[in-house]
Amino acid sequence: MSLKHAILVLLETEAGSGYDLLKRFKQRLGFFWQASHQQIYQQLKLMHQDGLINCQQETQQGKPDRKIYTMTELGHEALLGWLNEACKPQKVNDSLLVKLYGGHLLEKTVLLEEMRQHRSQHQKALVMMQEMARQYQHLEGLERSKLALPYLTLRRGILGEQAWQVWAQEVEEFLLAS
Amino acid sequence: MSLKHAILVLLETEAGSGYDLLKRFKQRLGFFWQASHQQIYQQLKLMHQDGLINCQQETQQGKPDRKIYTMTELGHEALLGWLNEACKPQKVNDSLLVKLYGGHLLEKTVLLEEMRQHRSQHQKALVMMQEMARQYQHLEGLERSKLALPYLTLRRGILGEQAWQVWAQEVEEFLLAS
DNA sequence: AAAATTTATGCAAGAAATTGCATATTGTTC
DNA sequence: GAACAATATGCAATTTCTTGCATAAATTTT
Repeated sequence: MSLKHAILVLLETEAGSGYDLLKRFKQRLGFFWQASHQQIYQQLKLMHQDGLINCQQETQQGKPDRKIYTMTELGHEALLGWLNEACKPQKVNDSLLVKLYGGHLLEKTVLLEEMRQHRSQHQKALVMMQEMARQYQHLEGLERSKLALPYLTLRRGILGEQAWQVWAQEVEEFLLAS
Repeated sequence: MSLKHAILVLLETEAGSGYDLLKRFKQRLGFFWQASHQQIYQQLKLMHQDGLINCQQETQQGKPDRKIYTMTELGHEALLGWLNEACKPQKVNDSLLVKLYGGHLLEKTVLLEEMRQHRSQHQKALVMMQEMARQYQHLEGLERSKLALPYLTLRRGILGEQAWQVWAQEVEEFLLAS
């Protein structure tokens, strides 16, 4: 699995607690990798057991303890190993399309309503990514070149979501016409 | 979960064995829903236990037995229930993007090679879907209108894969330039 | 005729993800 | 001042999925 490797990628640039990682997932990988807090905490525990990461417990006054995780040499090697392996084609399981496939059992208006809801979610994601891309465009020099690869992942999101919108338009037109 | 519901969608139009369903997944839902044979056989067993489907064992001469599953009234209701619920936004976990995000740890040539491999896979899928779409275009009347919704799912695949190709082009250009 | 592939099914162990619960503090809003 | 959201963790049970193994006949290819 590669929740493990996604965590290693995030820790590689900067150490952090489970909660930090959760936030970084949302901010940086959120458009193409989603992980819940339970998943992350569990995985961190396992990875610590396996020696892929170190854990320093930070006692804070009042607040609950924070566990700060850092990469170990072993973790770094595991990450490099994974990066050098070919990754499997992405597994897709999109229930909206299953629903549409079996949509003759539903009234068109129900489908249309569902499409519209999804569309507004996708639109929101698109706008966010476009905003992030705009911020990247303003960068220069080292800052910019450091973020070149993350920016390309953002491009994937933008192009993907634009295609989604074009498709949704087609679907909605069909549903309205028939 | 909705492997269950995907199976119900497929059984709703036509009864079949586990193996039949496996093939239908590949042919009809394969671009947006992937399921292994173990998953399907297990799920069918559970659904039979829950009364969502009937099972008639067909003894065949020589060949091993075939279990033909059909919908029950309960299964039909479960399907309608699911169709009427809003479905959650699709969960995406794309490890290629995680790899690209952390790609500064790799040589550009390794990334490029991986991109090319994925690209040819995606290209293959695109061509297949375009071929299927062409076949739909030749249909007329009832046949065509029956397949209108499945065709729209195909459109999703085509538009999505075209966007993927555009993106891959961008990424490869970047990797070659730097 | 032998080898490989396709048809056809399944078990069992383990890994991973989801759901539901639980705690406790800080800061913000009504 | 009370209620709510955000910060910050985690356990336990269940559900789902993956991996590896196993069988066995029919058909197609070499």
